[in-house]
Amino acid sequence: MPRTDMIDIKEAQEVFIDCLKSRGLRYTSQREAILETFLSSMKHLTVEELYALVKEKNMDIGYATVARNMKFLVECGIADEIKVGNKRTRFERHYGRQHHDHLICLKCGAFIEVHDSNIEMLQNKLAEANDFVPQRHKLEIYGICRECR
Amino acid sequence: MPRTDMIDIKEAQEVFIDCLKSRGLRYTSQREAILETFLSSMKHLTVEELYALVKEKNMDIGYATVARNMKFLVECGIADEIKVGNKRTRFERHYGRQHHDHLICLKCGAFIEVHDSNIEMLQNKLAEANDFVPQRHKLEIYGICRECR
DNA sequence: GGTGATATTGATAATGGTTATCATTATTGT
DNA sequence: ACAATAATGATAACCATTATCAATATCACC
Ligand SMILES: [Mn+2]
Ligand SMILES: [Mn+2]
Ligand SMILES: [Zn+2]
Ligand SMILES: [Zn+2]
Repeated sequence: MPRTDMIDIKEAQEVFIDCLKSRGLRYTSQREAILETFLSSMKHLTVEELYALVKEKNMDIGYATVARNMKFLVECGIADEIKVGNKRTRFERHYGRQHHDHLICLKCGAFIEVHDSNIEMLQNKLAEANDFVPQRHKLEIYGICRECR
Repeated sequence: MPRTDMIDIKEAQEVFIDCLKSRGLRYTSQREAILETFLSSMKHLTVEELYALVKEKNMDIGYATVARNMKFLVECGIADEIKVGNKRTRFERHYGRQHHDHLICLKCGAFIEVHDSNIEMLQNKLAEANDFVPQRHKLEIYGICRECR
Protein backbone atom coordinates (compact mmCIF):
# COMPACT_ATOMS: atom_id res chain seq x y z
CA MET A 1 0.00 0.00 0.00
CA PRO A 2 1.51 3.35 -1.04
CA ARG A 3 2.31 5.83 1.73
CA THR A 4 -0.16 8.44 0.41
CA ASP A 5 -3.01 5.99 1.01
CA MET A 6 -1.85 5.46 4.59
CA ILE A 7 -1.93 9.22 5.15
CA ASP A 8 -5.34 9.45 3.52
CA ILE A 9 -6.67 6.78 5.84
CA LYS A 10 -5.30 8.55 8.94
CA GLU A 11 -6.93 11.78 7.81
CA ALA A 12 -10.23 10.15 7.01
CA GLN A 13 -10.11 8.40 10.35
CA GLU A 14 -9.92 11.75 12.12
CA VAL A 15 -12.79 13.12 10.08
CA PHE A 16 -14.86 10.07 10.90
CA ILE A 17 -14.02 10.20 14.61
CA ASP A 18 -14.89 13.92 14.79
CA CYS A 19 -18.12 13.38 12.91
CA LEU A 20 -19.09 10.53 15.22
CA LYS A 21 -18.17 12.51 18.34
CA SER A 22 -20.24 15.50 17.23
CA ARG A 23 -23.21 13.14 17.22
CA GLY A 24 -22.45 11.47 20.53
CA LEU A 25 -21.31 8.27 18.81
CA ARG A 26 -18.25 6.11 19.48
CA TYR A 27 -15.35 4.87 17.41
CA THR A 28 -15.39 1.10 17.78
CA SER A 29 -13.08 -1.63 16.53
CA GLN A 30 -15.75 -2.62 14.00
CA ARG A 31 -15.92 0.92 12.67
CA GLU A 32 -12.15 1.06 12.41
CA ALA A 33 -12.06 -2.21 10.50
CA ILE A 34 -14.82 -1.11 8.14
CA LEU A 35 -13.20 2.26 7.47
CA GLU A 36 -9.74 0.82 6.83
CA THR A 37 -10.97 -2.00 4.66
CA PHE A 38 -13.18 0.31 2.67
CA LEU A 39 -10.50 2.94 2.05
CA SER A 40 -7.86 0.35 1.20
CA SER A 41 -9.92 -1.32 -1.47
CA MET A 42 -10.14 1.52 -4.00
CA LYS A 43 -13.15 -0.15 -5.61
CA HIS A 44 -16.86 0.50 -5.98
CA LEU A 45 -18.01 -2.00 -3.36
CA THR A 46 -21.35 -3.36 -2.25
CA VAL A 47 -22.07 -3.93 1.44
CA GLU A 48 -21.78 -7.65 0.82
CA GLU A 49 -18.36 -7.33 -0.80
CA LEU A 50 -17.07 -5.10 1.98
CA TYR A 51 -18.53 -7.46 4.58
CA ALA A 52 -16.57 -10.33 3.01
CA LEU A 53 -13.37 -8.27 2.93
CA VAL A 54 -13.67 -7.34 6.61
CA LYS A 55 -14.28 -10.96 7.57
CA GLU A 56 -11.18 -12.03 5.63
CA LYS A 57 -9.09 -10.04 8.08
CA ASN A 58 -10.27 -12.52 10.74
CA MET A 59 -12.68 -9.91 12.05
CA ASP A 60 -15.94 -11.27 13.34
CA ILE A 61 -18.58 -8.81 12.26
CA GLY A 62 -22.24 -8.76 11.31
CA TYR A 63 -23.72 -7.78 7.99
CA ALA A 64 -26.01 -5.25 9.65
CA THR A 65 -23.05 -3.54 11.28
CA VAL A 66 -21.36 -3.04 7.92
CA ALA A 67 -24.54 -1.80 6.28
CA ARG A 68 -25.32 0.58 9.14
CA ASN A 69 -21.86 2.06 9.24
CA MET A 70 -21.58 2.59 5.52
CA LYS A 71 -24.53 4.93 6.01
CA PHE A 72 -22.56 6.80 8.66
CA LEU A 73 -19.54 7.03 6.35
CA VAL A 74 -21.79 8.64 3.76
CA GLU A 75 -23.25 11.08 6.28
CA CYS A 76 -19.74 11.98 7.44
CA GLY A 77 -18.67 12.74 3.88
CA ILE A 78 -16.22 9.87 3.61
CA ALA A 79 -18.16 7.66 1.25
CA ASP A 80 -20.58 8.13 -1.61
CA GLU A 81 -23.50 5.94 -2.60
CA ILE A 82 -23.84 4.73 -6.17
CA LYS A 83 -27.24 3.39 -7.15
CA VAL A 84 -27.58 1.90 -10.62
CA GLY A 85 -30.95 0.47 -11.58
CA ASN A 86 -32.32 -1.96 -9.00
CA LYS A 87 -28.93 -3.48 -8.30
CA ARG A 88 -27.31 -3.38 -4.87
CA THR A 89 -26.00 -0.03 -3.77
CA ARG A 90 -22.24 0.45 -4.18
CA PHE A 91 -19.97 2.74 -2.21
CA GLU A 92 -16.86 4.62 -3.21
CA ARG A 93 -14.49 6.91 -1.39
CA HIS A 94 -15.61 10.54 -1.35
CA TYR A 95 -13.30 12.19 1.21
CA GLY A 96 -10.19 13.62 -0.45
CA ARG A 97 -11.48 13.03 -3.94
CA GLN A 98 -12.96 15.35 -6.51
CA HIS A 99 -16.39 14.89 -8.08
CA HIS A 100 -16.53 12.57 -11.07
CA ASP A 101 -19.00 10.72 -13.20
CA HIS A 102 -18.99 7.15 -14.48
CA LEU A 103 -18.87 5.21 -17.69
CA ILE A 104 -20.45 1.86 -16.81
CA CYS A 105 -19.74 -1.22 -18.91
CA LEU A 106 -22.84 -3.24 -19.68
CA LYS A 107 -20.76 -6.42 -20.11
CA CYS A 108 -18.31 -6.53 -17.21
CA GLY A 109 -19.82 -3.91 -14.95
CA ALA A 110 -16.62 -1.85 -14.78
CA PHE A 111 -16.87 1.71 -13.48
CA ILE A 112 -14.62 4.10 -15.42
CA GLU A 113 -14.20 7.44 -13.70
CA VAL A 114 -14.42 10.56 -15.82
CA HIS A 115 -14.67 14.27 -15.38
CA ASP A 116 -15.46 17.06 -17.84
CA SER A 117 -15.69 20.57 -16.48
CA ASN A 118 -17.32 21.82 -19.67
CA ILE A 119 -20.16 19.39 -19.19
CA GLU A 120 -20.48 20.43 -15.56
CA MET A 121 -20.60 24.07 -16.57
CA LEU A 122 -23.27 23.44 -19.21
CA GLN A 123 -25.30 21.47 -16.68
CA ASN A 124 -25.35 24.46 -14.36
CA LYS A 125 -26.41 26.74 -17.19
CA LEU A 126 -29.13 24.31 -18.15
CA ALA A 127 -30.49 24.31 -14.61
CA GLU A 128 -30.29 28.09 -14.39
CA ALA A 129 -32.14 28.48 -17.69
CA ASN A 130 -35.00 26.52 -16.12
CA ASP A 131 -35.07 28.55 -12.93
CA PHE A 132 -33.80 25.51 -11.09
CA VAL A 133 -31.24 25.56 -8.28
CA PRO A 134 -29.03 22.50 -8.76
CA GLN A 135 -27.61 20.73 -5.72
CA ARG A 136 -26.08 17.59 -7.20
CA HIS A 137 -26.28 15.52 -10.30
CA LYS A 138 -25.73 12.09 -11.67
CA LEU A 139 -24.27 11.40 -15.11
CA GLU A 140 -23.86 7.77 -16.08
CA ILE A 141 -22.95 6.64 -19.57
CA TYR A 142 -23.68 2.98 -20.25
CA GLY A 143 -21.88 1.10 -23.00
CA ILE A 144 -19.04 -1.29 -23.75
CA CYS A 145 -15.56 -0.78 -22.35
CA ARG A 146 -12.26 -1.31 -24.15
CA GLU A 147 -11.57 -4.73 -22.61
CA CYS A 148 -15.00 -6.07 -23.51
CA ARG A 149 -14.66 -5.40 -27.21
CA MET B 1 -57.42 16.26 -25.21
CA PRO B 2 -55.76 17.88 -28.26
CA ARG B 3 -56.14 16.12 -31.58
CA THR B 4 -52.40 15.52 -31.94
CA ASP B 5 -52.50 13.33 -28.83
CA MET B 6 -55.34 11.29 -30.31
CA ILE B 7 -53.27 10.71 -33.41
CA ASP B 8 -50.27 9.85 -31.29
CA ILE B 9 -52.29 7.26 -29.42
CA LYS B 10 -53.57 5.70 -32.63
CA GLU B 11 -50.02 5.49 -33.97
CA ALA B 12 -48.62 4.06 -30.78
CA GLN B 13 -51.46 1.57 -30.73
CA GLU B 14 -50.40 0.27 -34.12
CA VAL B 15 -46.79 0.03 -33.04
CA PHE B 16 -47.82 -1.86 -29.93
CA ILE B 17 -50.10 -4.23 -31.83
CA ASP B 18 -47.39 -4.97 -34.38
CA CYS B 19 -44.82 -5.52 -31.67
CA LEU B 20 -47.13 -7.88 -29.83
CA LYS B 21 -48.03 -9.76 -33.02
CA SER B 22 -44.37 -10.25 -33.92
CA ARG B 23 -44.02 -12.08 -30.63
CA GLY B 24 -47.17 -14.14 -30.91
CA LEU B 25 -48.99 -12.04 -28.32
CA ARG B 26 -52.50 -10.60 -28.34
CA TYR B 27 -53.99 -7.15 -28.02
CA THR B 28 -56.47 -7.40 -25.18
CA SER B 29 -58.91 -4.93 -23.65
CA GLN B 30 -56.63 -4.61 -20.64
CA ARG B 31 -53.69 -3.73 -22.84
CA GLU B 32 -55.76 -1.19 -24.69
CA ALA B 33 -56.87 0.43 -21.44
CA ILE B 34 -53.31 0.51 -20.09
CA LEU B 35 -51.92 2.00 -23.29
CA GLU B 36 -54.59 4.68 -23.61
CA THR B 37 -54.51 5.65 -19.96
CA PHE B 38 -50.73 5.80 -19.97
CA LEU B 39 -50.44 7.90 -23.11
CA SER B 40 -53.22 10.26 -22.06
CA SER B 41 -51.65 11.10 -18.74
CA MET B 42 -48.50 12.90 -19.94
CA LYS B 43 -46.91 12.31 -16.55
CA HIS B 44 -44.07 10.27 -15.12
CA LEU B 45 -46.20 7.54 -13.56
CA THR B 46 -45.57 4.62 -11.25
CA VAL B 47 -47.31 1.29 -11.84
CA GLU B 48 -49.45 2.01 -8.81
CA GLU B 49 -50.55 5.41 -10.12
CA LEU B 50 -51.35 3.98 -13.53
CA TYR B 51 -53.19 1.06 -11.93
CA ALA B 52 -55.37 3.56 -10.04
CA LEU B 53 -56.04 5.59 -13.20
CA VAL B 54 -57.10 2.52 -15.16
CA LYS B 55 -59.42 1.41 -12.38
CA GLU B 56 -61.01 4.88 -12.32
CA LYS B 57 -62.28 4.25 -15.85
CA ASN B 58 -64.43 1.49 -14.32
CA MET B 59 -62.01 -1.07 -15.69
CA ASP B 60 -61.48 -4.09 -13.47
CA ILE B 61 -57.83 -4.95 -13.75
CA GLY B 62 -55.08 -6.51 -11.66
CA TYR B 63 -51.93 -4.80 -10.46
CA ALA B 64 -49.81 -7.58 -11.95
CA THR B 65 -51.37 -7.03 -15.36
CA VAL B 66 -50.42 -3.36 -15.32
CA ALA B 67 -46.88 -4.08 -14.13
CA ARG B 68 -46.38 -6.85 -16.67
CA ASN B 69 -47.66 -4.80 -19.57
CA MET B 70 -45.61 -1.72 -18.74
CA LYS B 71 -42.63 -3.97 -19.32
CA PHE B 72 -44.00 -4.85 -22.74
CA LEU B 73 -44.55 -1.18 -23.54
CA VAL B 74 -40.88 -0.57 -22.75
CA GLU B 75 -39.77 -3.51 -24.90
CA CYS B 76 -41.93 -2.24 -27.75
CA GLY B 77 -40.34 1.20 -27.52
CA ILE B 78 -43.47 3.00 -26.40
CA ALA B 79 -42.45 3.67 -22.80
CA ASP B 80 -39.24 4.41 -20.93
CA GLU B 81 -38.34 3.41 -17.40
CA ILE B 82 -37.09 6.03 -14.98
CA LYS B 83 -35.36 4.70 -11.89
CA VAL B 84 -34.35 7.24 -9.26
CA GLY B 85 -32.70 5.92 -6.14
CA ASN B 86 -34.64 3.05 -4.58
CA LYS B 87 -37.97 4.66 -5.27
CA ARG B 88 -40.62 3.02 -7.37
CA THR B 89 -39.92 2.87 -11.06
CA ARG B 90 -41.70 5.51 -13.11
CA PHE B 91 -42.66 5.35 -16.76
CA GLU B 92 -42.90 8.03 -19.41
CA ARG B 93 -43.83 8.05 -23.04
CA HIS B 94 -40.96 7.24 -25.39
CA TYR B 95 -42.62 6.67 -28.75
CA GLY B 96 -42.80 9.86 -30.79
CA ARG B 97 -40.65 11.83 -28.40
CA GLN B 98 -37.03 12.86 -28.55
CA HIS B 99 -34.45 11.97 -25.94
CA HIS B 100 -34.30 14.26 -22.93
CA ASP B 101 -32.86 14.43 -19.45
CA HIS B 102 -34.45 15.51 -16.18
CA LEU B 103 -34.15 18.15 -13.52
CA ILE B 104 -35.69 16.54 -10.43
CA CYS B 105 -37.00 18.68 -7.60
CA LEU B 106 -35.96 17.41 -4.17
CA LYS B 107 -38.97 19.07 -2.55
CA CYS B 108 -41.98 18.32 -4.75
CA GLY B 109 -40.53 15.56 -6.90
CA ALA B 110 -41.31 17.36 -10.16
CA PHE B 111 -39.61 16.14 -13.32
CA ILE B 112 -38.54 19.01 -15.56
CA GLU B 113 -37.59 17.86 -19.04
CA VAL B 114 -34.49 19.34 -20.61
CA HIS B 115 -32.24 18.77 -23.57
CA ASP B 116 -28.84 20.18 -24.45
CA SER B 117 -27.19 18.91 -27.60
CA ASN B 118 -23.85 20.39 -26.58
CA ILE B 119 -23.86 18.29 -23.44
CA GLU B 120 -24.81 15.24 -25.46
CA MET B 121 -21.98 15.89 -27.88
CA LEU B 122 -19.45 16.32 -25.11
CA GLN B 123 -20.67 13.12 -23.50
CA ASN B 124 -19.94 11.21 -26.66
CA LYS B 125 -16.48 12.74 -26.89
CA LEU B 126 -15.84 11.85 -23.28
CA ALA B 127 -16.77 8.23 -23.92
CA GLU B 128 -14.68 8.11 -27.08
CA ALA B 129 -11.66 9.56 -25.25
CA ASN B 130 -11.89 6.58 -22.90
CA ASP B 131 -12.19 3.98 -25.65
CA PHE B 132 -15.75 3.38 -24.54
CA VAL B 133 -18.67 2.75 -26.90
CA PRO B 134 -21.68 4.54 -25.41
CA GLN B 135 -25.14 3.07 -25.85
CA ARG B 136 -27.27 5.22 -23.59
CA HIS B 137 -26.90 7.59 -20.69
CA LYS B 138 -28.68 9.07 -17.75
CA LEU B 139 -28.30 12.67 -16.68
CA GLU B 140 -30.29 13.75 -13.66
CA ILE B 141 -29.83 17.09 -11.93
CA TYR B 142 -31.31 17.24 -8.44
CA GLY B 143 -32.22 20.55 -6.83
CA ILE B 144 -35.06 22.94 -6.08
CA CYS B 145 -37.56 23.95 -8.72
CA ARG B 146 -39.03 27.43 -9.27
CA GLU B 147 -42.30 26.69 -7.48
CA CYS B 148 -40.59 25.33 -4.40
CA ARG B 149 -38.56 28.46 -3.72
C1' DG C 1 -12.18 0.87 40.16
C1' DG C 2 -17.29 0.78 40.56
C1' DT C 3 -21.76 2.27 38.84
C1' DG C 4 -25.46 3.74 36.15
C1' DA C 5 -26.45 5.71 31.66
C1' DT C 6 -25.94 5.31 26.92
C1' DA C 7 -24.33 3.47 22.55
C1' DT C 8 -23.16 -0.75 19.70
C1' DT C 9 -23.53 -5.00 17.97
C1' DG C 10 -25.42 -8.83 15.34
C1' DA C 11 -29.00 -12.21 14.66
C1' DT C 12 -33.21 -11.99 12.83
C1' DA C 13 -37.67 -10.03 11.42
C1' DA C 14 -40.09 -6.62 8.85
C1' DT C 15 -40.56 -3.83 4.84
C1' DG C 16 -41.40 -2.57 0.19
C1' DG C 17 -41.00 -2.89 -4.60
C1' DT C 18 -40.69 -6.14 -8.18
C1' DT C 19 -41.20 -10.53 -10.30
C1' DA C 20 -42.86 -15.45 -10.52
C1' DT C 21 -46.48 -18.87 -10.06
C1' DC C 22 -50.50 -21.02 -11.48
C1' DA C 23 -55.41 -22.03 -11.70
C1' DT C 24 -58.93 -19.93 -14.29
C1' DT C 25 -60.60 -17.49 -18.23
C1' DA C 26 -60.29 -15.69 -22.92
C1' DT C 27 -58.89 -15.82 -27.64
C1' DT C 28 -57.35 -17.89 -31.80
C1' DG C 29 -57.25 -20.93 -35.94
C1' DT C 30 -59.13 -24.91 -37.91
C1' DA D 1 -67.28 -26.73 -31.57
C1' DC D 2 -62.61 -28.06 -30.40
C1' DA D 3 -57.94 -28.07 -29.23
C1' DA D 4 -54.09 -25.12 -28.60
C1' DT D 5 -52.21 -21.20 -26.78
C1' DA D 6 -52.05 -16.81 -24.40
C1' DA D 7 -53.75 -13.56 -20.68
C1' DT D 8 -55.32 -12.45 -16.48
C1' DG D 9 -55.22 -11.59 -11.54
C1' DA D 10 -54.77 -13.18 -6.84
C1' DT D 11 -51.18 -14.35 -4.28
C1' DA D 12 -46.57 -16.04 -3.10
C1' DA D 13 -41.70 -15.63 -3.65
C1' DC D 14 -37.82 -12.83 -4.06
C1' DC D 15 -34.27 -9.71 -2.64
C1' DA D 16 -32.06 -5.60 -1.01
C1' DT D 17 -32.61 -2.67 2.62
C1' DT D 18 -34.00 -1.20 7.10
C1' DA D 19 -35.87 -1.93 11.79
C1' DT D 20 -36.00 -4.50 16.12
C1' DC D 21 -34.17 -5.84 20.35
C1' DA D 22 -31.69 -8.57 23.77
C1' DA D 23 -27.00 -8.93 24.91
C1' DT D 24 -22.65 -6.58 25.24
C1' DA D 25 -19.37 -2.80 25.32
C1' DT D 26 -18.08 1.82 26.39
C1' DC D 27 -18.43 6.16 28.66
C1' DA D 28 -18.87 9.84 32.34
C1' DC D 29 -18.82 10.49 36.87
C1' DC D 30 -17.82 9.66 41.39
MN1 LIG E 1 -16.16 6.36 -8.93
MN1 LIG F 1 -39.41 12.92 -18.98
ZN1 LIG G 1 -16.39 -4.09 -19.74
ZN1 LIG H 1 -40.42 21.48 -6.66
